[in-house]
Amino acid sequence: MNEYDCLKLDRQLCFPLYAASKEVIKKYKSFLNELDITYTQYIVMLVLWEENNINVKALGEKLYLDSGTLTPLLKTLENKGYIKRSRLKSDERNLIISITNKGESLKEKAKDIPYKMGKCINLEEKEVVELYKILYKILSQK
Amino acid sequence: MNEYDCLKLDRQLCFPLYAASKEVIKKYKSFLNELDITYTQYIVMLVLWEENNINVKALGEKLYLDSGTLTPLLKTLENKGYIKRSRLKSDERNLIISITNKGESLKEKAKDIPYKMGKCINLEEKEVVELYKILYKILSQK
DNA sequence: CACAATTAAATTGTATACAATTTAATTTAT
DNA sequence: ATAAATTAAATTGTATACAATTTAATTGTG
Repeated sequence: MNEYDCLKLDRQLCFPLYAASKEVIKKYKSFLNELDITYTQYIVMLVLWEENNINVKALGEKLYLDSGTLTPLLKTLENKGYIKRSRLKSDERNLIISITNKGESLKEKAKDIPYKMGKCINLEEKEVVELYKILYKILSQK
Repeated sequence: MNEYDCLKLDRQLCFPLYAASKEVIKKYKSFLNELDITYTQYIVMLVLWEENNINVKALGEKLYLDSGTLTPLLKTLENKGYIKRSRLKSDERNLIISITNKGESLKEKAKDIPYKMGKCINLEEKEVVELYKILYKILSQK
């Protein structure tokens, strides 16, 4: 035991959080490849399926992403035909993101993904609940 | 309740995992700025402080990173003077990473970071233990 | 009204991530 | 012994992330 033991990798909480997040996202890839979208594009679509016609700022707040990430990503999703980007008439600073028919129909293809992913991550129901609770506790401390 | 409810953002486990990981890393930034390293460079140094003279493959296995990420990052750390990159004489395919004196002395500056970070993330001791356990359970399912 | 302050996106620059491929060194199998 | 297979890094190409700055639109204030 010395004063540097706290620097051991397996003593850090940040590291398994970082690594597990990446590993879980990697597992999504095989399912998302079929929809021709990336993980970040997928979570953008998750928001839009729930709340259409949202501006970039609100989207970024929900997803913890800024315009530097979202601007190019939303252009990509528009090029793929899943969304439409248009300025809000009453305040042109706002870019409004809306789903196209193609984007709406993607929902049908996506709806099995959560179930498939659930089978990939082998956790007890109790662990899922606990993990969820702790992660949102961290997120609430912004 | 409909068949698409499973696609709601707040029903996903992946999302808080992804978001919390990024938020935690963001909190590290203020501490790591003082050492002039990024989060990924920091976890590389964590490994090297524990195990000097490690090759890129072993480093990547510990950190869940591949050579595509590590190669440029290790060049950066070498340019900063914290590590040295050299080929293993007995098998030149291996690039061996070793710490310089400057890299070793960085450990002194880093040793308070885990404590400082702990104060940033407000979790009960029980929650920390539980989170840690669940995350490593996910990681063990590679 | 006019101009400063604010706001929302976009842009710029730097640093990951990772799949897929390539290169170079070493090992295996014939 | 030598060609084929394997292995470790490096490279290439694409896609995030995010801090910091810029641009353009709108709002607040004297």
